[in-house]
Amino acid sequence: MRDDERQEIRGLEIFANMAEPSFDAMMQAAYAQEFPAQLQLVRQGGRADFLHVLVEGTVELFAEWNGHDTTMAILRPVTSFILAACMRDAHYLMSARTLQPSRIVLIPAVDIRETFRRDPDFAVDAANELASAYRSMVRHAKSLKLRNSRERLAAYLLRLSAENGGAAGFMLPHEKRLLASHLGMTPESLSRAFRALSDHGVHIQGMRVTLTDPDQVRDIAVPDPLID
Amino acid sequence: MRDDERQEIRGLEIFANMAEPSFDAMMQAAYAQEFPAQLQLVRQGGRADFLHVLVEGTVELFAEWNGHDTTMAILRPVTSFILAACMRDAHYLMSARTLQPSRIVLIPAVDIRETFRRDPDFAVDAANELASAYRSMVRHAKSLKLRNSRERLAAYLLRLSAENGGAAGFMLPHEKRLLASHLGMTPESLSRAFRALSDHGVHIQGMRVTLTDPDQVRDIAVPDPLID
DNA sequence: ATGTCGACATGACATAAGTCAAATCGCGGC
DNA sequence: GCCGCGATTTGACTTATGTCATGTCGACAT
Repeated sequence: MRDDERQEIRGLEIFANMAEPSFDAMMQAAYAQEFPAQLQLVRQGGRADFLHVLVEGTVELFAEWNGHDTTMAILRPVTSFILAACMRDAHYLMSARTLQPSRIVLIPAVDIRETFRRDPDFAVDAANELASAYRSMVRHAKSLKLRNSRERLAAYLLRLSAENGGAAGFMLPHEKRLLASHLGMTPESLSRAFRALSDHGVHIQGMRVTLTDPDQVRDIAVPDPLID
Repeated sequence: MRDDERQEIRGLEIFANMAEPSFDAMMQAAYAQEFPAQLQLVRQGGRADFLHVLVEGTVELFAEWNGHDTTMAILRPVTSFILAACMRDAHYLMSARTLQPSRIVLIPAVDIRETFRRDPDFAVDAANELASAYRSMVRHAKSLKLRNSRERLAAYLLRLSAENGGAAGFMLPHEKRLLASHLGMTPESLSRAFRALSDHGVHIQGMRVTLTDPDQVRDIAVPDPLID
């Protein structure tokens, strides 16, 4: 594994506080790999043999049932994923695929569990990571159950704006059909939701979004720190 | 705290493997309390000062936004709840209220975090609990995004049947409007979903359900171990 | 410049689900 | 047994969202 990569991973919240020897031992059998776009990394139902750490690129977590699928999360570097299945040594509940060419570090699940027992600092950070993943899934579920599709889109746009330092104009980071799936609607509904928002402070042209009247968007989204 | 209660809590998966001194220390400042039905225990947005352990009764986790609310989970003894917020020392994302008169043990969050650092066996079990909570929220979200309301109801009935040892006849464990909210629909829609299923192997009379043709119900629910 | 392809938008329509109001049911208290 | 109230069901209707077909746009290769 490249050294800059090692450093990057070391900087991840989940690995930042552990003792150096623990980190070394854990990374012993780890290895990095390059994957092309649109490659399935993990199939739901499979066994969790490796903790994945996304170092470069983009990964989608999605779920399949009865012939169709839905996007559960979109991950950007640097993030670990499928920690829960590794900790429980269980079957994956979600599948994962690359959206862009990606570089991913694979750490054997047994080493994760071993290190968890040995290094309390790592245990604390890993638990925080799990708690954090849990909380983001709670937010996702709350958004789905409490808001309609126009409200979800409006809230999403405000989040994007905030991530861009509060800028009124920004680019959508993903194709719209992916966004639609993430927000729990069809591409057609997303398109109509955008049009519905065009009377309420949102201008969209291709991937470029401008919040012409953020207050109006806020009135629709009713943003809430406990969801967004 | 009563001794039988102490034993019951000790038997919880999350506390079963820890060393006796750790358990004693952790329970030092813990106390049990009785609550009447329909009492709000936790308000979303509040600070997580205590891990809650439900010893007797029923508790609902729900989320509120913009004047309405939705049921996120229904808990039966013996279960801990709001562990994630305690671990992260964060604000609650969900509210909690009793559905029946309940007995709940409260353990200071600081003691949970302290014990987590000191006792690796507890750390492992707590992480497993967090992972488990995460996974059940993933299942909840998957169900909402992938199935329609009739399918969700059918899957729920099959789960209930399985919990009753596979019996074809059983009672609904909660009022229907609560069930409706949990399944992500209105009470009226639930009522209609039941009626829709009456042509497909489900008989319902009040709270009593009979699966007259479980195979037909399965055809609708398409049960999946990765959701149900 | 032109053609091609995939993503996106739109229109027409079907279906699912929510809303509101009015019965009806069913249980606990008298 | 009867009453009263909340829970549930039902009907009529609206609205949200999905589906399918078709049209348009824009990036890119030729």
